[in-house]
Amino acid sequence: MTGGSEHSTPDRGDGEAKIYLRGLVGPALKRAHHLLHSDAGRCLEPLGLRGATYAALSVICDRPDLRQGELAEVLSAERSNIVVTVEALERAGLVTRQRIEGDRRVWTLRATEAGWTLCGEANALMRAHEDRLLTGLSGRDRARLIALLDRIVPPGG
Amino acid sequence: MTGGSEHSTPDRGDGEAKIYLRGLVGPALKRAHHLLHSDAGRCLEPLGLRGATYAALSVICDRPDLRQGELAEVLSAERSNIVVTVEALERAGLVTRQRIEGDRRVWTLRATEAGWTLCGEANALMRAHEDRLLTGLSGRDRARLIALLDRIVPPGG
DNA sequence: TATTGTTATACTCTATAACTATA
DNA sequence: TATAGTTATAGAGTATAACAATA
Repeated sequence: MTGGSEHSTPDRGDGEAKIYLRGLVGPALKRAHHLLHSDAGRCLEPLGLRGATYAALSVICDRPDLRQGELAEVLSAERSNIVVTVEALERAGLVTRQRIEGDRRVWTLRATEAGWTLCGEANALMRAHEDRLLTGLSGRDRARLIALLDRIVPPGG
Repeated sequence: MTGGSEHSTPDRGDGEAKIYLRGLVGPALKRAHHLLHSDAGRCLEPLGLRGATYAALSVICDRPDLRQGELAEVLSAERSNIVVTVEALERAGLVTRQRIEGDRRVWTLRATEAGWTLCGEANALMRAHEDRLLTGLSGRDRARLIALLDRIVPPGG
């Protein structure tokens, strides 16, 4: 329990920051995402990657021969935005695109050896990055956090 | 539970989505934030508010007479970006700015009656919005989630 | 007619630097 | 010189619509 006291009326003049939009998940989520995202970008920069390219490369390594459309769906991104991400990865020699038989509209994606290698380095960097920012959270805490986040579903789902 | 098995080597060809960047908090955070943020924006639109203006208005209602710089700090935003947010709120007649005695550089912020009213409506909309998206999470789950998120601290802190 | 990928574009959010007016 | 606020601008990230090739 320890529960409720679900006041709707704000108690003015609290003075303490941090509890600015109490009860709402959104602001806490925004703040945490902002912290992790900006730092992740700085960490990936030396590898020539950004958040979007790293995420895409990681998915492509995990699921060889997936289509661009599938990649967009997994990343919750628009197909049109995936195009430029994949192009960047291809230009860097990290992934290749293949035609498949039976449907000449689709491209499938596969990581190159260089792609696998760089993805491994990036994974290590990302783990170190999160270890640094998430010192307050144990491994179990992080697993709980991810589990809670993954239970958030789209409006029409 | 369903616990650990903290493999570092990816098991290829899993086929299931959702588990794309395993173990990392960042991607789960980004996905959740993206879901909530975009929907929150749509919800606030009818009130003429956006995420940034709503957050600022809410803080100003909570802490009357705070300075713009303090507002920026609470919102983890740049002072330069706070300016346009406050201007929008002022133009809409939701907040006013006052000089203080002793330091003519600073402005303090206060919500108008209209500001208080609109903030109340926005709070209700935001609660409904989160109730809709967070059906998978009980009140205790949300409190746990917020507590976990708030334990994430900046790199140099 | 619907779908995959593509192009171009616009909009939001955030970051940076230079400026003013006060202190 | 330092600080509070301001201006202008650039850069990400994301969204939308129109299009070509194929189904």
